[in-house]
Amino acid sequence: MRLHNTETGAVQPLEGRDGPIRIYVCGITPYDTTHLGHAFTYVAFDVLVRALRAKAIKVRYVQNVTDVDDDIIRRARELNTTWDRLATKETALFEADLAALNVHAPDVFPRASQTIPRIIELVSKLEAQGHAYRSDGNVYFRVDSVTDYGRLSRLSREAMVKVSGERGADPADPRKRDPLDFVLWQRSAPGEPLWASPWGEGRPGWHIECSAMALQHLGDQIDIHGGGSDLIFPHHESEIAQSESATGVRPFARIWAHVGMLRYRGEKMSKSLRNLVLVRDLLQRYDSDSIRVLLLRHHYREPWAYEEEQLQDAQEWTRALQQRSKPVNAEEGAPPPAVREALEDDLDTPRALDVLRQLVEGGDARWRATADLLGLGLGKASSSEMGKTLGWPAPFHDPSNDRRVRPAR
RNA sequence: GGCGAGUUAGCCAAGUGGUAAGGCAGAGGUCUGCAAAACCUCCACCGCGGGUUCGAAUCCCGCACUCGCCUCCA
Repeated sequence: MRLHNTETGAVQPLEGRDGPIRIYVCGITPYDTTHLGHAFTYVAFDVLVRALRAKAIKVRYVQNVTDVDDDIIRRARELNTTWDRLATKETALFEADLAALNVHAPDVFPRASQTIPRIIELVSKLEAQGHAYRSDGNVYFRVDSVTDYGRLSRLSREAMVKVSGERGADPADPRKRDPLDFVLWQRSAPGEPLWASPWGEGRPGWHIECSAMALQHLGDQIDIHGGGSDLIFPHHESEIAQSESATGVRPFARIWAHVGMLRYRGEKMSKSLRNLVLVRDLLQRYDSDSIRVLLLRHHYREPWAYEEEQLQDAQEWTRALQQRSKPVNAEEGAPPPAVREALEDDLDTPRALDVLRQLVEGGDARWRATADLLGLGLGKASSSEMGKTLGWPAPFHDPSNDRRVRPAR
């Protein structure tokens, strides 16, 4: 398997070390899910994992939920509910949507609110190492304590400051020593969730939760770190700084895999812009195969603009394939080399779809194994394959985690 | 400022060195009392300029233009 690595700009081989492939994909902030852009990202990594497992490569796939976050708190207030209720509900919807799209569950599906002890441990370590400092009840990461902050996004310090300014951030926050320093732990405002910590009652900042969960579940180095390309800066840049500072192991991720952004009506599809095409709504009118085909027709790194015509087109294509596909008795045969080569070439799903079409049209029984590799049912009755998707683990009932949230109102 | 994707017919789009898939739209035809549907046929100087090669949409160099992302965000 060869994948494009954002950090080096090159397509690199994934294999070359022992043990399971460790994959961490940045998950959702559960307050307004699941739009087609989310689906694009998680379907892409679903196919990646399927392709690796089809080669008998062991994979450990972790996908997190960032459920402690400014937006969730704000939205919960708007909806007159609590942040954790909202997060639990939206996460369940997300799981149901992905299961409907035949996306296999990750092996571990942790959420930030249940990783607080780990987060505190990590922040303490960074503070002890001199990578972090306290200021007015908050703890900040000291960006100039690392030499190469900006190496993932390839931005100079000047550029990062400039971009931040243009984006309306406050580089002049007097509590920060450097405009680029970012919050690791913050004092909770009244009504916000809070946990006891060495710095007083507070909550984690954005970025640190992902480092904590990745290190906890995958160790000091991971093989593939994925997510939307909008996360490159500052989120993943900051994860690198935190993780490598804490562990001394670099690179934190051997390959950074970023998925292109989906646009709709001239703008990036985004919760804040409210220009969402929800998977839930599409599933009312289209079958999941058609939606998957639409997504797989686009290479994961390609930014593209959604139009409903494309989905209609994908549906016609999918129906034609379903009609022409001859039933296959068992799960016979492995996918042909052409499919595996396409997927191993930086996950070229458009090419793999074309091979699938040729197999079906040629009456080649290997079409079934190929469709499975791409997560397409193609008329298969609700059988074992579809049953596998029901395995999304409920992430929120682990009593071993010491959650010390106080009634927040 | 950086990074990324892209530029192929009216539109979408495949193509990974051997004289351009497919879909939509359009034109003509078969069929039909008429129409629809279905089926058949037709419709491309591959952004520009160099280079490599027997041969380039495809490889190399340069240029132009479009779009996207960059401390809410998959």
